[in-house]
Amino acid sequence: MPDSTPSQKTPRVRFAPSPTGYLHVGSARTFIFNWLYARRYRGTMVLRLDDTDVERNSEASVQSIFEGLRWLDLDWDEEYKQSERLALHRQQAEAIFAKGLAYRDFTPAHAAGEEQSSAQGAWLFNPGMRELSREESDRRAAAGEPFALRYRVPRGQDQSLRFVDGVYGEQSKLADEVEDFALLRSDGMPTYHLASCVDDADLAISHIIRGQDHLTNTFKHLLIFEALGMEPPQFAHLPLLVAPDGAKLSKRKHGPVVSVTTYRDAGFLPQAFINFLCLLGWSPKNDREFLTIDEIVTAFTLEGVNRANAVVNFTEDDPFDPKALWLNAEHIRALPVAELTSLLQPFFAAAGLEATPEKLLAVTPLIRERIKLLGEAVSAADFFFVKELAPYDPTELVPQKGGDAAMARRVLQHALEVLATVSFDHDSLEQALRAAASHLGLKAGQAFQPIRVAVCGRKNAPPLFETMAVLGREVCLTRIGQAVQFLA
RNA sequence: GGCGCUAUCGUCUAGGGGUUAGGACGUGAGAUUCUCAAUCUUAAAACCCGGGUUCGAUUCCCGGUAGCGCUACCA
Repeated sequence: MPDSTPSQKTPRVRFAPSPTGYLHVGSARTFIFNWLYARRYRGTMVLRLDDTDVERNSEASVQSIFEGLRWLDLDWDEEYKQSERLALHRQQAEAIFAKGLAYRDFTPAHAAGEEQSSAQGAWLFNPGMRELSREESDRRAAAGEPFALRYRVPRGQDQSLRFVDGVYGEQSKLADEVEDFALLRSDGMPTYHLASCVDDADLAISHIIRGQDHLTNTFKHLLIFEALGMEPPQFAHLPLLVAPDGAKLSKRKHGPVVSVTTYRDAGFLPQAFINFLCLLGWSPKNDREFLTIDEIVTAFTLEGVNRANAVVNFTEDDPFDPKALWLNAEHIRALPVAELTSLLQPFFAAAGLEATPEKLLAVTPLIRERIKLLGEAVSAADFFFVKELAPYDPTELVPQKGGDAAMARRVLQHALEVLATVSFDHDSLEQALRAAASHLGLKAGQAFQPIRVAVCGRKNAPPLFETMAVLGREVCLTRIGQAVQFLA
């Protein structure tokens, strides 16, 4: 049984990104699943920066990871930096070596494994190094010859390594199929495998929830925990997020669509983004898709995690999965108007539009059902905030069915008269404009289009009366007057 | 190449020895409406292939195929 009953003790999980770029959607999802597990079972969430790769790590990357996590608005309880724990890693490597479970490999880096190939099993270790006597090994080390420290994986004993994965179930592999992997590089730095396991052991991590790309690495990790004399934690691997072509999502191949900041900047709500990511590879199994964070926390279990990779369905034209968009629209509609308004504010500011909070508060209800992304609010509502309407095609003032320019002009001129005196609230406007339409012998749809285009500068817009009420008499009269000119 | 993992509509998924194989997104049609959106109705759309086990397999087993992962002194 995969661990449905996560032990009596409170779980400790960790998210351990290596800071080599911006926060990737796949990493974000891994963080989220760990966080959900921790919150669901009232455990501890540990954030550990796995920054042992000095070459590729950067402080900028650390910052952008924090930035992404902050946006997601998910917290963690403890924080560590792997690079500050170097001494422990080396000390443990030394201990493993002292136990005879590892050996020094003096083969120069890169010299080995040049040709992939060949003789079965040859790849398992660099010939000669495993059998080096302790004396010769010590002598060469003392002489300053650089070496990597490799795990001495048991050979020819038919030993089978096994564990029960929280998602994938029973897993096993022959030790003979595992290569003598490195623990320490020739520069003395720990490898990922070593540092990660030593830290997981030292930080008492109880559940390692990570991407499926580590499933096979787990056998090595089992060996390391054993060498450390520690009970291994529970493992649970998550199916990977892949591109429509099936390839693992990568920054290099797929560009900004894999960065969480892309979602943020386009106007995703963090709760919608999390909702979407959760549904990729996990299901509450009750046909519900729109979920709040709290609902996800209560519904979350490892049993609900699927085993097949999930496609993020983006295209060249649209970087966002249609389902992500739909969920975002749903979450936008679920937001209280005041809250949505303040989230919208920065998008208008960025577009250089002067949207006062009061006015935006009035506009928000008119567009909230019409946008899938916060960023779309600007193009949906810009005409509320500009002094001069952007130029539009005057023929749009003429209703497509059964209308001509003369008729449109008649409508607008009559509207001008009516609007001069009517009170500018929804009900009065509706009453007056409907009366105007029938006065001219027109159907509402025909009569309203010229007015809508005149006032909004486009055919598709929020409902007319509400819109005009927000715009106010002065602006409406001016714009309708201009439209009459256009038709002249 | 070796080893490991996976395989249900276009996509995300539910299900599971006997079902009309369910839901959602997207798509088509229609309804409603002052346009758009929203909403409602409706349609098309799937169990990778081959063997076995079985009265009966999409479901269990084996093989194949395909995809993905690991196979670094990257993480």
